[in-house]
Amino acid sequence: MPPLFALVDCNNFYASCERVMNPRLEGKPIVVLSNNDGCVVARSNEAKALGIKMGVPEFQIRSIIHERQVEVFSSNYTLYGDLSQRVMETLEQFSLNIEIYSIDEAFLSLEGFERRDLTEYGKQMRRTVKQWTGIPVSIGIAETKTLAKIANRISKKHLEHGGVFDLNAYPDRTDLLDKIDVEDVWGIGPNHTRLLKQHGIATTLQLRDADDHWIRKHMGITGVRLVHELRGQSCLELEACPAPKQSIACARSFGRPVWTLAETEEAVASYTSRVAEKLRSEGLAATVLTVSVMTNAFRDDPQYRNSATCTLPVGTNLTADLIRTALGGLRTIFREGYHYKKAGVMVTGLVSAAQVQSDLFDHQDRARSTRLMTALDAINARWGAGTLHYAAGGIKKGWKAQCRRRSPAYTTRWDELPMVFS
DNA sequence: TCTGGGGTCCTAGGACCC
DNA sequence: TCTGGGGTCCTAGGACCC
Repeated sequence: MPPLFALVDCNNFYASCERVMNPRLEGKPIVVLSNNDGCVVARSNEAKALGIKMGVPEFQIRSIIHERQVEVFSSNYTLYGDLSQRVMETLEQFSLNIEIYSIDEAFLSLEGFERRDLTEYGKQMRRTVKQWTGIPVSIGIAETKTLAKIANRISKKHLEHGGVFDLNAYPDRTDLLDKIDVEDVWGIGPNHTRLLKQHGIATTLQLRDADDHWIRKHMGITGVRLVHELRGQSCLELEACPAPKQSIACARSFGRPVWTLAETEEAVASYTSRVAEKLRSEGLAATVLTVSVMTNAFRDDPQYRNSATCTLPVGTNLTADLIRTALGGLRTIFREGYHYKKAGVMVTGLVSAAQVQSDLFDHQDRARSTRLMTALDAINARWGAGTLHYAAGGIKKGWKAQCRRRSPAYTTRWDELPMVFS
């Protein structure tokens, strides 16, 4: 049986999450900001209508925010993650084969459902998700993932379809694809858009009918797959079980410029702790660690960026091991005299924590250290992230990003539960 | 003054080996 | 002037996604 996909995408996800928890926001323009309250990462329809673009820095739209009384939020990933999980669990009612593609999107296999009225089935999904979670979603249905993305886009753009668009109902898509700009295709970014337009390929229809050899030469194997998908030939399978992670990272901008080694060390130690926590929660250990620092590219100051990659003698997820390694790496790249804006820590060469090879020269009592980490993680899970942390991460944390407009962790912390007064 | 973060996959080119 | 060839592995960087 040929494949059949539904792409379910939450509308303006972060903005919708804020609204679910705070109905006063119904009908109002909402924007959600990135870390450090830097850029716009989500907008309600009302905010889009005011011309606020995705990714713009907050300081550039301050006057609109003020004049149009836009509701502004720092991002609250604890809340979004929790609501995302509820949406995904709801979708699992509708297909046994589901790929959670991102925090706000999932592909469902509809193979075996061909004889149903798929549009009606989609509408039922939408109603259920809305009723159980409060989150509005849009659904696109087609025989390849790339076409399902396009169908989803149509469902969002043309409200008369009621939030569900089934491309199967249109065996001849010529007119539909002709109206979609090539840059709106999944997998076509700014660089390929420029390249394609230079060669007279401006619409999705033109891309679909482009020459395979030319595509192979200029866009690689990924480009060929993409074009075949547009033709209705499925090349990207549903990936129901997520592949094991290959890297884990934590990189943050500072709340203000940092120029001392001591403060940079605090930040790096703190980011490393976060990476170590993620490693443990995934049951992984790392064999390679990369630490990086950079200055602010938007400023006229002298620029510097560098990174150091360190190999760990034994795969580890112990915070102390990783901090020691990261700080060692940092000292080899840190240069005095620059205003640093950002630092990052990434681990790769990930192995299962259960089968870490022990080193002949490794005299640490790993079992004991692992028990310490388990206790630390449990305390932080119970009392909130950061309750217990390594002194290397610093106490004052003057470099830390500011998130002044964070909404409460309504659904994951008892002390931040929403209150209802009657 | 203020400009995000966390990932994946692919490719080209160098190192190395026989 | 001419200076092997083919394979593998690794890494850095590009492009893209949400």
